[in-house]
Amino acid sequence: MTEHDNSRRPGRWRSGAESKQRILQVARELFHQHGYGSTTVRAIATAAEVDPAMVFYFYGTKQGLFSAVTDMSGAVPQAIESIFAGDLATIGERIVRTLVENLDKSDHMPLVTLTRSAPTDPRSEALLREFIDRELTGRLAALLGTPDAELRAGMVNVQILGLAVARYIAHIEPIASASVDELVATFGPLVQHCLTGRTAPP
Amino acid sequence: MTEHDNSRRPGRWRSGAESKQRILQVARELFHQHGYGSTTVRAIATAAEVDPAMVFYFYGTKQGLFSAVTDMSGAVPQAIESIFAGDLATIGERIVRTLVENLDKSDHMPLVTLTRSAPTDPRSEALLREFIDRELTGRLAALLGTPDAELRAGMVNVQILGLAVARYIAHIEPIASASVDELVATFGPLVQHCLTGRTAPP
DNA sequence: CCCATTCTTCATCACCCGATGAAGAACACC
DNA sequence: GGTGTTCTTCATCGGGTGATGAAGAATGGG
Repeated sequence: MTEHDNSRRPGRWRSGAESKQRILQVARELFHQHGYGSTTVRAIATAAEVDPAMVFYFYGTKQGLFSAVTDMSGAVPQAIESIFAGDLATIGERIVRTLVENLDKSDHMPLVTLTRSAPTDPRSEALLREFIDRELTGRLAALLGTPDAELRAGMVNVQILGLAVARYIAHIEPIASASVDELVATFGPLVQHCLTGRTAPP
Repeated sequence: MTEHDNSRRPGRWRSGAESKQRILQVARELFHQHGYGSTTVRAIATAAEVDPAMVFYFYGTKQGLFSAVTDMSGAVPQAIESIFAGDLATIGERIVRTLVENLDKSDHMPLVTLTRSAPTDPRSEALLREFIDRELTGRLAALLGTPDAELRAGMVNVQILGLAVARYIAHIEPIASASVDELVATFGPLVQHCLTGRTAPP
């Protein structure tokens, strides 16, 4: 038997799309865990059992890979859509439940990845801000229609960001270990109050 | 006139304590703006008009300098003390006012620096969590004394983190541009409600 | 069967990082 | 006025970074 190591020799050995997909998957996890700046292309390549050069072959630059990871054209809008579909009187619970459920199940949600990268990466900060403005503040304000709608939407954003940071980044107890239902029961009414409750006069 | 450049020659030319202080000041601003990982010792040295080696001469390591920057033995406990000094019925407003006023005035508060570094630096994450647990959750829970005190304190932490991230890191409108009084009027009652309002039964 | 395309590896580039060590200049003290 | 301590500069080390280019191997179409 001629002992030639097929696995460590140049040339085709996988479908290409498979490698590209594997890189994307690993990149999602690592960017999610450590943020943009603290994740190296080499670490992604190693974890994906791939040569670092392949990352650039498929995605051009590190930023290109990050853009692919944080692309929100997938299932994200669908989840958001379901929030605005139901009754306004129970939208608070729906916001909290949708947020926490989506962020809990898949450990590579673009929103958390962006939130983790935003503090040190201006590009991520801009992306995060634009996403929140467009998909949350804008739609919530339009839904309410009242003059103080923008402020109310801002209050909800504070709840969402605080919840995400406390649970997924800083791991503050008892928020980090609470169940989805507990969080919904606790923060659902609070968010609801921000949107439809009475607030202080100007 | 013998043209010898005094400013670029080795040897004493400042008091030492002055240089050490200047480095600390610049480090505060840069760590605050970019977080631990994205701030380089060289950048600090350049901004402080000092040789990079001096940073290590005075502070040993980059981490040592960061520890000096995020040291909370200064005026921070005093501000926190004033929160717990007053009436329980108005503690919500006091929390928000103290938080925002302190974070607004000096652009190098350790709390924001830690919050910005936490997502990518495990050490900062631990420090932030310990600070919140010790100075906020613990004291708030002790103040309330009720069985659900921990959860209520956790809700306040979410408000604080959300407010800090929305206003100082992600710059979400209209939170980022709101005045101190507006924020107090908006979030004071909300925080108050988290602590002393009625919540959902278990 | 040949050849162009696609995937893969390797070597390497230029740059930046944190950190160290030596040596020189100004100061404080005696 | 010598002497030792303190502050400062410079050169450099080892290592990691993103990115590039060339060349080799499998594949598929003619």
